Amino acid sequence: MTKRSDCPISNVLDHVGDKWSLLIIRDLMFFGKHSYSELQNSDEKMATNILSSRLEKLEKEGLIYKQKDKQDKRKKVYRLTEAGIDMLPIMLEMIVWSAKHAPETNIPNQLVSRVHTDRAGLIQELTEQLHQQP
Amino acid sequence: MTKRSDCPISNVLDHVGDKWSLLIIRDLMFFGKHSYSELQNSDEKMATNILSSRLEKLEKEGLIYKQKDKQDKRKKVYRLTEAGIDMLPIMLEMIVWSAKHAPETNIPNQLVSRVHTDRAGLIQELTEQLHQQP
DNA sequence: ACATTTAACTTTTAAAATGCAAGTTAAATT
DNA sequence: AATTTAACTTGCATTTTAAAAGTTAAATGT
Repeated sequence: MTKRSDCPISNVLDHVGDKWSLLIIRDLMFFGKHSYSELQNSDEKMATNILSSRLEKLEKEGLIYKQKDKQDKRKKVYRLTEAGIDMLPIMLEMIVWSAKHAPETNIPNQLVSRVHTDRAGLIQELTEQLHQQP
Repeated sequence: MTKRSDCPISNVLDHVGDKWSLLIIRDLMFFGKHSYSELQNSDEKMATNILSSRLEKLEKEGLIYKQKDKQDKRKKVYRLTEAGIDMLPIMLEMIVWSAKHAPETNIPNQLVSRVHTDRAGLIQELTEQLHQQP
């Protein structure tokens, strides 16, 4: 997506304003997925060509990076960059929104409680974890 | 967009996971826009048929509602519902993300500072303002 | 060693969404 | 009465998405 304006919100949407990009980030962020096939097996079942093009775009934009797997040379390992990790607060607020307005979804209630009682601590903790995933 | 899974993040994207919906919410939320023609005149210049279909979708999903303007009977007034207003924290975190990772965008620096120093107060204040817009 | 499976894609083609320009209708203004 | 404004709708070309099948290299099983 090419830059549409100088608005900071529009800018975020230029990176992840589609139906799939944030689901990739979600899987890297919360579900410990790191390979193409793991990413493809989400509940939402994204088509492989879309996954491929989104990974390429997210990498080009600096939200994720990939490396070769040392053990299995067929595999590639996808991880969040710092810019990708910094999407965490946005993701948390989306979960909070759904906890209130779509409670029939699978809300991680402990996480939501902790967002309310110890937001800064939670974000720091999760951010550190994500940085440490080698 | 039809429901793709029971994931709370996927759920939010089913509502606003496209390039335009959150820009409409932004304009209603931060820029005091309330009419079709005002919404059409954003920097991003969305096509009128897209604006029309997004307004319809957002209304059907309960994020906005419309009423007739009392003074000018040609006009319709669009406003955020509570569910729409509750997107505020997501929007703020997007601005915070761009403040860090896309500082060349038009960052509202006072707002960003206040997010860091008095997040709860800021959200409460802005939320009240949005509720009061009659 | 050979056959099968797995991982990460690419290609093809049909369907759907988007973008642009022009047109419509009712109400307000000149 | 004529023009302008607001809120759309329509038609059509272009782009994007989705579904299915195919490709290549590396690993695994026999």
